Amino acid sequence: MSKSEQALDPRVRRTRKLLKQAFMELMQKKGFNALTVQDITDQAEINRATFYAHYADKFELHDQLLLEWFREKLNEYDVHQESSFCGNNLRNLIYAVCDYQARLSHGCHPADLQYKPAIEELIQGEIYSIVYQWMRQLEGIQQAEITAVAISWSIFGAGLQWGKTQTHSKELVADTVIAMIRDGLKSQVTRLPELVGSL
Amino acid sequence: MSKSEQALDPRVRRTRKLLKQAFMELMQKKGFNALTVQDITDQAEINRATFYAHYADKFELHDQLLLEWFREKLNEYDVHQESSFCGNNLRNLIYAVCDYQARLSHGCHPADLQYKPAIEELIQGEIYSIVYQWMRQLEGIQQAEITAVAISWSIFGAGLQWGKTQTHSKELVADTVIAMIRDGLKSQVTRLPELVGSL
DNA sequence: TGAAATTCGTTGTTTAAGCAACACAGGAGG
DNA sequence: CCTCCTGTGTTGCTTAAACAACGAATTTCA
Repeated sequence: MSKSEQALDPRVRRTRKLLKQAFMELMQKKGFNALTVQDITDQAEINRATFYAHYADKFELHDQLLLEWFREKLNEYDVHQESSFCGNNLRNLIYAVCDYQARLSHGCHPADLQYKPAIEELIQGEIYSIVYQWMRQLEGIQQAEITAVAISWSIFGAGLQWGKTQTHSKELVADTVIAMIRDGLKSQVTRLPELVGSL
Repeated sequence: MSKSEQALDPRVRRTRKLLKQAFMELMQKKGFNALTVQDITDQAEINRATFYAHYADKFELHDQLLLEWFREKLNEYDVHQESSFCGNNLRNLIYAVCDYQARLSHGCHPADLQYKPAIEELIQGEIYSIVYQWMRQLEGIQQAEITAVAISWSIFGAGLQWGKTQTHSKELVADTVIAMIRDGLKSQVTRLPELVGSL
């Protein structure tokens, strides 16, 4: 549990927990479309007005929940912004993305796939944030922002693609993406030997 | 769910539900004695002051929970005060008492058997209330209160004894107690035939 | 289409839960 | 003996959730 969650008023934690739980149960049963705010608050036994004190609408709840799932996956693989840009961390980050995409592809109601693009933006942003923080700790990196964008999208895209079919192994995905990043970075880095050694 | 519970503020229902749940979990783990109010509220993630807004102490929570179990058993067997004094209802009442006692004897931490007497008073009172209401609908009953006390204690006692050992079947217990009630009532009833026929 | 019913998003007020602090009662151990 | 420590009930104040009500937007379906 993150620090911010821990410091929250217990009533707030309870309310959000119940709303998320109710949302997940109803997602399984009815899917996202055929689902009203009233349904969620009835199921959670929370007043409808209270819902709006926490979320603007059901879309926001949906997005927050999926972002939370992703962050949980990151924690499972010990992926943190404070870590360093090395092959092992990159690998774990890729695994987390893969696991997350697998859950999305399977656990969701078929009719709701149309909402995946909305959340993808958030997830890619999260990946970018991590990669960029990793890169900032390196010396001799040119155009760190743009490079981080490119790397984060490549990781996100690879995970997304893998989640759909899961034809090959996660390990192969990670190997390939890491190799590509290593080669791709050669043009951006001034002190090549030490960076490449870490990948 | 009873009418009174239904009408309660959802926050109250939530709080009590969480406290009861935490209490049950800690009962399994530590037993009643080695268990503080602080423990319960920590486990339930409820403020300690809020505990005292609902229960005087852990004893009251304990009693209410056990009474609730018994009432659930009564509902399972469709035993209600509004029903009539007949053999079938008596039988179900006896079954409910037996099931309840069995749960008490088994599900409880060994060190806590000392607290059983406290709750027994409540349970017997509950049985009395039902039996007395049943009897009030009958005509020609003398000394209904005293008779109801005797009957309720006999049912309670038989169930208590059975719960400890469970040597014979619930059916046998019910047959025996009902037969005893039928014979015992002969001295209290003016219109014997119709009453005995219902037993 | 048009009327009825839902759902939405918001508001003001009431009520319950959180929280910190208090005095007090036992128990353990120096 | 006294002190430290933990658990107990209780209090005043703050904050979040319940609730009823509203106009507006949507959906339903006759």
